[in-house]
Amino acid sequence: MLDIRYIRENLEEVEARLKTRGSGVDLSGFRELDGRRRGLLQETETLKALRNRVSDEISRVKDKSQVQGQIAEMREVSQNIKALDEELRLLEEQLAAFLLTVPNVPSVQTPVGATEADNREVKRWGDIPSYGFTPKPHWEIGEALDILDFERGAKLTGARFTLYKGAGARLERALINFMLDLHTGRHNYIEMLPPFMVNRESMTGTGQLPKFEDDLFHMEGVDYFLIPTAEVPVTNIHRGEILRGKDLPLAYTAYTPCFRREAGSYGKDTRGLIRQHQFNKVELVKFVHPAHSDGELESLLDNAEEVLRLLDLPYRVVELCTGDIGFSARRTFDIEVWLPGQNTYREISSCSNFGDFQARRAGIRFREEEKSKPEFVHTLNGSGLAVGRTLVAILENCQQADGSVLIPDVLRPYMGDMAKIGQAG
RNA sequence: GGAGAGAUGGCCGAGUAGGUCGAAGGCGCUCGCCUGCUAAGCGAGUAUACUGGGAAACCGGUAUCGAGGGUUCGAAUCCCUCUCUCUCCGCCA
Repeated sequence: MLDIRYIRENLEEVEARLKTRGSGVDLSGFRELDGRRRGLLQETETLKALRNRVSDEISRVKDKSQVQGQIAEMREVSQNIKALDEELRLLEEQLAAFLLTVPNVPSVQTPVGATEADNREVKRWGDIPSYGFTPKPHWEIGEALDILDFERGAKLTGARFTLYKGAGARLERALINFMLDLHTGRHNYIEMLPPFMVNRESMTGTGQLPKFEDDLFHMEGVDYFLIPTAEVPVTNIHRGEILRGKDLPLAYTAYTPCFRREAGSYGKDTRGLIRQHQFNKVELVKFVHPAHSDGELESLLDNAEEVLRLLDLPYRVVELCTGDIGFSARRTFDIEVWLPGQNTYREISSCSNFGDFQARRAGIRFREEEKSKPEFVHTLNGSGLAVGRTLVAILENCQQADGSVLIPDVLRPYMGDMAKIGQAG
């Protein structure tokens, strides 16, 4: 959510910068709504001040028969207040509902562009391997090795669900542990294991609601949602809190499954593990001092990249343009891993700086000093990494001519020293 | 799922025949004093949001005692609904 006063004072600029997102946000109604709200507020508060004063006078008179006039008068004032308050409540509801649908203002550093074609590649790492054979896509590898069972996944649940089996299941678990150990042990994140369902407030705090309810799985009987990313529960850990400046930055990592409806992606990535309704992810989340959020984004990005470097998987980093960044983000870098089976780079992590956008929605503040007044923190998060897609990258990059898959060195301790996944016997 | 108890400021904890309660007291914290050091002691201060004025320091108004609604001139205190926590029973990994 944007600062209402900031919008009020910089209406043209805000509108112009939001326009670079490509989504038509119309702020024309804002000024009028905001003006009416403040006028009404003045009016009702003046009446309340009067009522408070007179009620106080009434309380000091023992013989109430002497103040029947005032009491009658105040009865009328109270009725007016009630009517004005109701009007005000409706206005504020409208204003809040509107503000919750306005996306974040992109950073001035975010490249301006309309689509992902305008994203800016900022680096490449690793050599793209060449093979003496035609590299297969992971779904073929996984089925041939009998470690991924797409048909039974579909039988158990439906499309976009997969059953992992044997070494496949173990590899997924190994990746989760490897990533968590790396981020907690070397990068100093604190591990969290949050609920996988959250309430409406949490979803609103990080920006999934109210606009993107169609992307979420909702429970029947209770107003809870399956989390689409650990960003939601982990960022909301400090919702409504005032943190101490000296505790910042706070860095958390969490493994969770993620659940997404993938509405509107029919026919996209229908084969394999790339786009699932349920997938595993290790997430990185930071709460930082506003002055440091750009630098913290760089280090968070580097922490995520480190996973791929240790696994020796080639990747590139892309900075998303204004037309491609998410609703809540002001700046985003995607990490894309090379997939030889599909001869392309695919997103495996998305690292964003949200500025104070989520902090304002979720009420996450800090005090610089014990006595200074609370300010909103900046929140950041990024995948570190998407586990299923990392498994995909390993299958495709580490495949051998004989159909087996070599396990990256760093994962072997997590795999009972297994060096490769071979043909099922 | 059944029965009961509770939710007050950073924390603990008063306050229930409605007004003098934004809220006693204690702890913590900040600043100052005192003290050979430490501890103790003394004094002052110590919520947030919105809003009006002001260049600012700051001053004024309103709201907030789990959330929402009601009664009343006036609600932390009375009534209703909801949420959460705790205890006991049942069920259960």
